[in-house]
Amino acid sequence: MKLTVSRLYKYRDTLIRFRQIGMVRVFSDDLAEDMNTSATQVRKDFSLFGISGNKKGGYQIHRLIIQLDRLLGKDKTHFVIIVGAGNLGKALMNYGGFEEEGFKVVAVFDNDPRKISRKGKIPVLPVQGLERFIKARELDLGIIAVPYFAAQEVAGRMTAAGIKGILNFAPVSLKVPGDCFVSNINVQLELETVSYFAKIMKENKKHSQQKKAL
Amino acid sequence: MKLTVSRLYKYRDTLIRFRQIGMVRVFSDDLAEDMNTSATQVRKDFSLFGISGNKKGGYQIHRLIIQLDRLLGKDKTHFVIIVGAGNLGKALMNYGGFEEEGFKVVAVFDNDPRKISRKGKIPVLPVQGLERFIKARELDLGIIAVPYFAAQEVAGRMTAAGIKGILNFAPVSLKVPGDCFVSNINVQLELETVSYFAKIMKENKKHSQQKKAL
DNA sequence: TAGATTGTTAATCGATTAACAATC
DNA sequence: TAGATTGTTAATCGATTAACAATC
Repeated sequence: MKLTVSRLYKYRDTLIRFRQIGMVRVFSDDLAEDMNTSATQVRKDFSLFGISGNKKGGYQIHRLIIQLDRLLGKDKTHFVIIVGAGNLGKALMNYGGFEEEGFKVVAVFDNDPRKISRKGKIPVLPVQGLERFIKARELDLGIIAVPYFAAQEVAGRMTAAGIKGILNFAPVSLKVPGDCFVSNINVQLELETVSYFAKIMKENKKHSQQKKAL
Repeated sequence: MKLTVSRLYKYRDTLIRFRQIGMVRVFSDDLAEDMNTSATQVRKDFSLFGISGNKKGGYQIHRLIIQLDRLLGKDKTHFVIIVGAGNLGKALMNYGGFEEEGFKVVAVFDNDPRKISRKGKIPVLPVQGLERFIKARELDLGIIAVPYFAAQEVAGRMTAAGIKGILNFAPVSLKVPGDCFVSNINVQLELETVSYFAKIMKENKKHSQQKKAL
């Protein structure tokens, strides 16, 4: 399910690019090609979410985007808080891409008094007020950008206050209640994984060269 | 396979934390609990990579770390280049975590002459010299931190010059030869996915409350 | 020894892919 | 109409989990 949903967001992305260059309709095959997947996968994903096209004429891009927008909640603004105003937290706070895509960072929290500031476009507040803030605004989404040893505590406080979705940048596996969804981004780990498979690729090459030499 | 490998890196992480607090041996169960997985999964992963413990006494942490280090290439320094010196590229360049974990960013490339600088600890070079640099140093690993419309071109040049593993931050699906491994990080997409499931979580709650009310 | 733990084989689960009927 | 494309059902694949024999 998670994979299907994230593909739906990607289809939407692709469709918006297609629309920008003047396209009006697409076939499942066009989407598949752009996204390195199969036409069957595309149709399967759509069918799972009740999206249908025309037996011959494919899908109307504009209409499809509207359907996906509603399905994926892209027709609303989503409010987010970030906990942690270190390098990463600040980078995320200043990243313009969120706003463009319908996310509004309403506040950042930190436990370092020197980082607190109510002046900027996005306030940086003391983490003590976290729960109160979340409850008062009925927020659902939180981003964790604190060191690994603080992440579980932050997650616990977030969920206790009603957060239902967490994007976690700390390299630990968070324990959260069943009514909260967590997604992890671990840059370090991704780079490690890439380096592992890069090594494999090199070794394979060597082997096939050895084979050739025989 | 990818999933297993990335779990191995996580086991290593956990083991290092365990060792720091003075632990000497672990059972598959301890690792599983810390990582939110099952003991069977842990043993299966190990067995897949020929790692074995003691029928009764579990695994020796120190020895296990050494084995994982060799298996995962953590016993060597890996050299990396970054293409794109925008916000993200700069953040990655200044991120200390890589060096700690055995990755050394040897250069950053950009096509904006104003960003070029050979003075800093890590030089920022004109992207024209990319292929030459990769070939001269026989580099395997590249990070793509350029806008989406430039990513495919960069990937093509990287792979043509011999790069075997790419960590891609651009929100597009890269087409690369079969002897190059790509891993994608798409912060925007992850946040979208989280927001989708957060909504589901809220709706489920509403439903169960409705049920209760009956 | 009895109990606990590993390592592996078999079963299950979920996701992707193949096949194909429906139809524009 | 014939050919192309969708939507769905069945088959396959890969990963996780359950079961359990081996053994410390």
